[in-house]
Amino acid sequence: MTRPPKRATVADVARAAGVSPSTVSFVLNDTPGQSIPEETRQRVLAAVRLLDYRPRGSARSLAAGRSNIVLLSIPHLSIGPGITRFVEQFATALADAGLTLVTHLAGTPGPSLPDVCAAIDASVVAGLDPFDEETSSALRRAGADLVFTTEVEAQPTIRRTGRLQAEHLIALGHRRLGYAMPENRQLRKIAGERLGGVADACSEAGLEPPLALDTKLEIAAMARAARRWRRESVTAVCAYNDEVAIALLAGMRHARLAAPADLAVMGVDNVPLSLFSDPPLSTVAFDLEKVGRHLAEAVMGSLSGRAPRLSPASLEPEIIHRASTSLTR
Amino acid sequence: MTRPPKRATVADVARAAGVSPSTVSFVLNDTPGQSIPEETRQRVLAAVRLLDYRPRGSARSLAAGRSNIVLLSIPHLSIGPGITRFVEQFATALADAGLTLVTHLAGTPGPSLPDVCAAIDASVVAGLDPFDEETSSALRRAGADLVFTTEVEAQPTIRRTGRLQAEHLIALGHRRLGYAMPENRQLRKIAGERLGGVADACSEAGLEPPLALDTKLEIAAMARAARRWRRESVTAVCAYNDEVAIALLAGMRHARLAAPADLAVMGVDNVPLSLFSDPPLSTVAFDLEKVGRHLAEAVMGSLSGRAPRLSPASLEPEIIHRASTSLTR
DNA sequence: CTGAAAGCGCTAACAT
DNA sequence: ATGTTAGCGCTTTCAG
Repeated sequence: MTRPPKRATVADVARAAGVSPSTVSFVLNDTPGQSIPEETRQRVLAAVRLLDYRPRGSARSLAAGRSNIVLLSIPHLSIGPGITRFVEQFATALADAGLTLVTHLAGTPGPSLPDVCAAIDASVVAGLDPFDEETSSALRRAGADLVFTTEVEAQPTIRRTGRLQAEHLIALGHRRLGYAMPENRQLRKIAGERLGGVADACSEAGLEPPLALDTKLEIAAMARAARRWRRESVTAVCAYNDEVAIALLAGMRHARLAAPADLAVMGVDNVPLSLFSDPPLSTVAFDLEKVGRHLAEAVMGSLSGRAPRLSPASLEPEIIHRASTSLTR
Repeated sequence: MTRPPKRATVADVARAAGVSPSTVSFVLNDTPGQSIPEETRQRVLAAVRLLDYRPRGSARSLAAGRSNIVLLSIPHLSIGPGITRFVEQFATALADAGLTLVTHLAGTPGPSLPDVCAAIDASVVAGLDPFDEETSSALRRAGADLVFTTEVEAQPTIRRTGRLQAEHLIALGHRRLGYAMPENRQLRKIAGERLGGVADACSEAGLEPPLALDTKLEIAAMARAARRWRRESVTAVCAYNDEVAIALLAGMRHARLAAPADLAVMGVDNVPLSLFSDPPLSTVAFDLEKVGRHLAEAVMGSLSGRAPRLSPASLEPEIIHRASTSLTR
């Protein structure tokens, strides 16, 4: 008894508009190579509005062979304020092309990405970084195109982030760097990659490799790490992200160490609060909105068979220089 | 030439297992009232694994009449670290019941929620707070069940949050409260509701209504607001959320005001960084994981026709008392 | 216990 | 320019 008002179908619309189902389909998809007189068109659209008709996705995909649904896989760790704007841009750009975006939090216990993909019958699955080979092939077997913000065989953006942090610090005159690793198990992989970037920059500048320390998100632990770095004559540290950086700054305050005089600190992400840390945090961040738009283009390209190439230039992270690293030494 | 390896279908599996398509369907859905001999069962499952077969969602939904897809609508403003754990729990609990979760960022320009719902043919659409009437009915017309963390006609949880902030402060002895409104246009509605809760608590305690001030996320603006509250003999302020609260704390530092001695501050959300503000922030927050699990139960209830009642008790936010409000006056 | 057959709502040839 | 028809891949009566 809950929902006997059966949902409207093409047939209903066709009847209401006095045309055949196929005509309805033609106007709704403005199928190329069909010239529908404006008058008929309007009649159909009126009927659609009247009945508040919405094509049933499953039927449409089944018949058409593709769903026009884009599934975005977000690593459950990198959800922050930034990702929101990214998704917004992405969704909007896709919508303009008639594509519907839904997202899936990866890495959770539930159904695997390929399962979700099959369940909603996604036409393309997008992600920030490439999936592992097994997932990728399962996805492809499930009939989806794959698109990423970072090209599969190309530059590791994650690593690049660390490199930029280090380069900024080195340019400021620092000769011995530290790296603040997050405690979280799941973050280690990304963190390791970023640390690698820092190490690259150090070695290129002829410096010792960075001194990486595990840092729990606790004030005492942060203070301890800060003292340790000082003892080892580290003068600047790259933090895994802004959260770690801000926590470190708090730990330093606790240990009566000043930034950047005693230790310069640099974050990643440019979260709103990085402006309010004491001192304001220097950080490196992507223009996520731009990335979102470009990813959408890549999706459209992949759907139309064009090579899904992103211009790497647009994906360059940007350095935001603030007080936590201001001092030149 | 991109994807001629046509996707496996039930027919393929049936052939490989030497049974009929319907039998395959029976074992895959362990259809009630069908007794399949274990031997056949295994043969089918083996074929499934061999072909890496995944039922095509669209075909399945079309035939079965329901998709078993749950669409979660997240307001694009309230994406934070907390929501992640919430979604994780929600997705996991749903998965146990054979339901697939995908999420949609609401409030963005793209396709409307009902459109997305129709596109993926969701069986149920879930949200934190109830949708407006128009959206709700469109959704229902599209054949979806609706489920929220907060019951439609029941207690406004958002308001409750503000009330709890205020009650904590009042219990600490504060007699004149301030409220820090976020500048963001889109946040105003929620903020207004939370402010309402603060006002409720004040009036019940026989106090003047709270002094609400707009607060831009800028150090100078925050400092100005803090001074203004002092001038008006406000001794404690409820912030819209932790971000605003931490920013305010920074503004106070800038204005050489101490918390909680000069002004006590209370946030909402319990973000990780609230532990690292100076002083550590008191805050009120939900146990989002619990909320996620309960929402999943509600979904399952709604799908099985049971009344989708949540026990409101489980949805009570919790006060986290830290140094920013510690002083009793 | 298993198979045959109908049909879910829509699109896309193919007719007209 | 519009209507007719045949499926898309799956579930689900209904027979055997």
